[in-house]
Amino acid sequence: METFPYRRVEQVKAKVTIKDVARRAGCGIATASRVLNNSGPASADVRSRVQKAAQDLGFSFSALGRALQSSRSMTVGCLVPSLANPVFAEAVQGLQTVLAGTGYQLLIASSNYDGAADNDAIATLIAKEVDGLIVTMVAPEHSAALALARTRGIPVALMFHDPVAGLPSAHVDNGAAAREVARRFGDLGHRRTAFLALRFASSDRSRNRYAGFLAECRLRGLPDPVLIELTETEANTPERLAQTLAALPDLTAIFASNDFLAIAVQKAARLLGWRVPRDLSVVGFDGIEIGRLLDVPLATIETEPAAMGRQAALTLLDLLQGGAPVQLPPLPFTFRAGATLAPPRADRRDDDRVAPRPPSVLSLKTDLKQG
Amino acid sequence: METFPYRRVEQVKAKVTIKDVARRAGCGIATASRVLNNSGPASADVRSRVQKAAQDLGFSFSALGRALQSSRSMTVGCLVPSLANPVFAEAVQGLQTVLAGTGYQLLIASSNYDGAADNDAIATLIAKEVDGLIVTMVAPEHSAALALARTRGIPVALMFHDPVAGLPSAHVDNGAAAREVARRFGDLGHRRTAFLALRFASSDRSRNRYAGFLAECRLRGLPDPVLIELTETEANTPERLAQTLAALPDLTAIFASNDFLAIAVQKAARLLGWRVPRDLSVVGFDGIEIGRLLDVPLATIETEPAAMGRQAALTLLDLLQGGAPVQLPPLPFTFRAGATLAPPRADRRDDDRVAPRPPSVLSLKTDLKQG
DNA sequence: TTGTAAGCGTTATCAC
DNA sequence: GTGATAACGCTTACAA
Repeated sequence: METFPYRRVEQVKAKVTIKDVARRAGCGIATASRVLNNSGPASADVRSRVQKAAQDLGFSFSALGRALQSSRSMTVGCLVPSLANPVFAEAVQGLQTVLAGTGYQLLIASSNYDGAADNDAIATLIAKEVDGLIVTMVAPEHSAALALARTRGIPVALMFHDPVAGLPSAHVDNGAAAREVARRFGDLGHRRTAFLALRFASSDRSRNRYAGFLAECRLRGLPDPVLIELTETEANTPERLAQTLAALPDLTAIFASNDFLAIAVQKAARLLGWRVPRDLSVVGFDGIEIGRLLDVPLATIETEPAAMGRQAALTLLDLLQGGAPVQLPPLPFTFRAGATLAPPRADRRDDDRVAPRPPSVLSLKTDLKQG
Repeated sequence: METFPYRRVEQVKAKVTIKDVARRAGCGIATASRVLNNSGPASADVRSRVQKAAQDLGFSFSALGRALQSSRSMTVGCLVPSLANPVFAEAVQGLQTVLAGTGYQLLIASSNYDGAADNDAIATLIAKEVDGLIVTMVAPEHSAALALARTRGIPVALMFHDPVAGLPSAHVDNGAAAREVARRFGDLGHRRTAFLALRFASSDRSRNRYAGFLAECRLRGLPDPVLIELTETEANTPERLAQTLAALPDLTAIFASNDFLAIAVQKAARLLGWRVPRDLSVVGFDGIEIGRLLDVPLATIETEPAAMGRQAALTLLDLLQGGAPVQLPPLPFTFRAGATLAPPRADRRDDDRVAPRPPSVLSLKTDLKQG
């Protein structure tokens, strides 16, 4: 534990304001402002004196002073559930790429998927006087803070959500994507399927995916998919996940609400001695890059989170310039074929008499949660 | 492209300031401030009137006004190369978890690994009057903007960098970790090794890893590892990467500067018909979670980016409270054993007479870049 | 062409 | 207990 020698870096001057520049240039504050902003007349003489003074003093404007006077903070608030989820992180990076160069800075908050922290965070962002808000939260349609934002006239764009409450959203059509998966399953002859989600209660995305999946299954006269809602620990512990799967031996295909879950399912299946896709087909959601590189490339719905971010930023920018709220069409998704999806084994096609399954390699506990 | 019906949300009042509260409560501004902040005396009577007025008006403080007057913005600036890299994203999430509840907000910028954008971003953050800075950049020791921050007395903490220029940094000992990998390789009998990096020029982390790796190889009398610096496209195109690998057929082990590269290497090896680890051992860096779940779990140096973020935040918080800069010991890393590391094939142990390799399944172009 | 002054929303000082 | 008022750094009438 090393302590640095205390050395006071030569404090040129903690704060150098436009007043200092004016004084040094021997002119009024207004003149200095005009010169530095190129916002008004100034004699060549004073102009150069001001420039020099600013240079010498190492002056730079305080965005704070400016913001206060213009009541534009040139700051955009952004709330996402967590940056530890690469989908959101990439979206935020997408925001950055658009916002960079516009002069807007990103003030970031994350809620950790908590529907209360959620609201507080937005309130804080509003207090920071952000000019606009880009939001992914638990329940945008019920957020008091979001309502406050609208009251205050602060433009809001959503990300990932299907549009709600008249708020434009950069999103993919989760329901349509999920129906696509159901169709693929159905076409291959799968009947017993499941939908695997992590935070069903706090993610409308997950719910919309399930809804679409369910709807398409019903449309095709297939049995309702089993809804498996995992806890955090289940998702992170392949052994626990294996137990959960083992309790559902008649499944032939699983639709996971994101790619990480899909990969975890494969690990769990491996533990059970099941082979993917022979014994179990798996399809993910999101289309993370790594899925392609796997030994058994993951079948998944491919989306582009960065594009989501970019679209959200553009939407907000337009709002910020006084544009009327416009809902762009959902961003495209594509079904990425992979090696984790195949027809069910012949002996399992016939759904109602389920063939006995070979005993698993794991000796499983019996206190299994029924999915 | 749907346009929402134009409906002006009932603007209660775009801005309600403490002045409004005071007026409504029939008292002076100072009194209102004292009540709302609990920062001074006030009769029970006026106290309740103010509370009520604030309530009715939906008042909340403007952080801007406060910041201006107190010259503390309660904002921390953060610069990372890119949030699309989950390592940085997780670190930022780590910052958040610590900062949340302290009242500080995160102002985020990313440089896209650009050593100029880098500097501008920091300058912008300084202009925004951040109270402190948490930074991962190309060359902290040469950053003019970072020097400016010190001049201005703005506390700075680094992340990921080995400490430089007297700036405390939350980091792992990259050199030591790399030496550990060299040791593992050496102990297993590998002689011909390579180090694979993506942005060598702009990442001191990569350079430090290579330096450690090289040093330990020399210490053991092993040949210098080949330094392979990939372009972005090479890294993202398994076929291109395969070409690069094919040009180095006598390698038995590769140390990749991050786990994504390590996984990409495996994909490329597969394309060449090489088997991992039989024909080629691979070790990664970072320890991303997914590495565990792979069919062939990845051997890697496991680090905890979130912990890095947390430590950086704590360090900065201490600085913000007037503490002297303290360099904490580097965060721990562990070598995660995986199935991608094994001894070289017997026929390749003897280094100097390289056994001919079976022809690759790819017909490779010959314009290969020599690593 | 230039400078003075008001005002943006706060808080702190200081009389009352 | 209370309320003017100055100050924070800036821009912009407005007056000179």
